[in-house]
Amino acid sequence: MTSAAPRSGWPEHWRGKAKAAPRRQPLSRERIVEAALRIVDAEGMDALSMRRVGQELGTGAASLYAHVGSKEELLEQVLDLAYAEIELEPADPARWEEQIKRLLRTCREALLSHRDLAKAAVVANVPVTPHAMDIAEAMLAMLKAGGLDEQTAAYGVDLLGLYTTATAFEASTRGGGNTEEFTDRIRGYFATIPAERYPMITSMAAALTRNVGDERFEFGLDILVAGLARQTPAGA
Amino acid sequence: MTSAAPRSGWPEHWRGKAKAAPRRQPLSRERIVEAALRIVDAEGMDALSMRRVGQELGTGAASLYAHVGSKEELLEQVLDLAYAEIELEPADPARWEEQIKRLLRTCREALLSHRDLAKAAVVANVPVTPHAMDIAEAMLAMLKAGGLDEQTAAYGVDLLGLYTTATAFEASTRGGGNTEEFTDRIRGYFATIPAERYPMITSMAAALTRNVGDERFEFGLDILVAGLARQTPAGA
DNA sequence: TTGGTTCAACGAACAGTGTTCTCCCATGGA
DNA sequence: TCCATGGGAGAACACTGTTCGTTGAACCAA
Repeated sequence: MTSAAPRSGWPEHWRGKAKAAPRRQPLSRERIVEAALRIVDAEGMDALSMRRVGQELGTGAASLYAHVGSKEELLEQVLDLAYAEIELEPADPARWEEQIKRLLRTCREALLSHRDLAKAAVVANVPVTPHAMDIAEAMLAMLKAGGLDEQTAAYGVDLLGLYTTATAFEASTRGGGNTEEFTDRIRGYFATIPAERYPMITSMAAALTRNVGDERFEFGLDILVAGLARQTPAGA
Repeated sequence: MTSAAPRSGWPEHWRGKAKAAPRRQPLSRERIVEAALRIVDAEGMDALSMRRVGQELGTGAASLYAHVGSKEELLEQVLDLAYAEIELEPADPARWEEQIKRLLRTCREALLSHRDLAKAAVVANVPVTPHAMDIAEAMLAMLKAGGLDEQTAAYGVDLLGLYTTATAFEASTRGGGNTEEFTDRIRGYFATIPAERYPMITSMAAALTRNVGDERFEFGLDILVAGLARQTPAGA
């Protein structure tokens, strides 16, 4: 503990109380959120504890509570920081379907690029942070540009967001280690279960465990967007 | 602590070591899983700790590990016990769409009838327990009865299961307290955000927060099942 | 230059968590 | 009757999020 980076408390006593090294930086809410995201990137969500964040900033866990309120709130902010990377484009009625697909792919990639950050997204409440709402706003604009009525657009943005975060979470937990190894383990398990009780599962083991790129994600995305598009009178 | 139900250790000393009260029952894996589900029903998932389960059975947490392996495995078993309530019917090609919708509604209700048990379902791995696989087997049979090809059926069962558990989880966390109160709080928040940055959200606040029965769930269910049905040549 | 006020920072502690170690002892087989 | 097997269970370990009380430094009025 004492072998770590010099803490405040004794060095300024030698250095003559100079403000040359004022504990590096004054510990703001922004710095805490950035440090948390850094930890998620490097070690994953399971390693993200308040003590670990404190350690990353050269302090303890208690010091964080002057800026963040709770761990849940911190996770919300970390998620919002990840969402901030996503660049949004204005809705174009001519190509709204491909546009919203592109947006959701970007959201998925933003989540997956931060290890298993999607875990925070599934457990999070209704998104109320600025950038999360920017995304929802953009999605609503695209859906309305597609001619969907208000209620369909409202349900649709919920549905699409749910799908994206849930599948990203699934992909991040599966792909945590080697994906091949995980798939092989499931396939091996399917080979041991009784075929007379599970004829479908055993015979379709290959299709069930198929895992090539984002094909699975694209499959659901196509169904959802096409289904929403069909809700409009023009698309029927 | 000592005011709770009498523990083993002192009563048999008075009762003369008779095997009349051999600690009530010999603590099996089944009894542990049942006790855990009882706790979830009464107090919710957050209250479900290994110590709490031990207490429910008049013992400690350590004693459970001779039967269950880990908490994760226990949750898997609890989930499977809830799934066991679901009764399955053989696939009927004539009405497979309504049949699979019925099944998914039943799954949703089974989860929601046990407080926020759906939390265990979202975080759980690919279902490998007997009753969960029975359901997957039944769904696969229905999808194939609908004429879907293998890969579409395989992706479909995954997609439908994901949707059902994710929405059940959402509903259980939202409806944990008073649903009206939650909706009003969100609506109140939407009234405070800047309308110039979020014109869609603010203008569509009513549609976004609409929450009448299972309308939201049915909306997504319709889109998904119809979308899967359209993947077949016959439905196009 | 004082004196006082304010508040972030922080160590310690609290009440938990899942899990493991290590005994104890009742039971079943020899 | 004796012993070995193995489940039951207390204590402990290494954590977790959060709160409490104190400290110390910066600021502002006199």
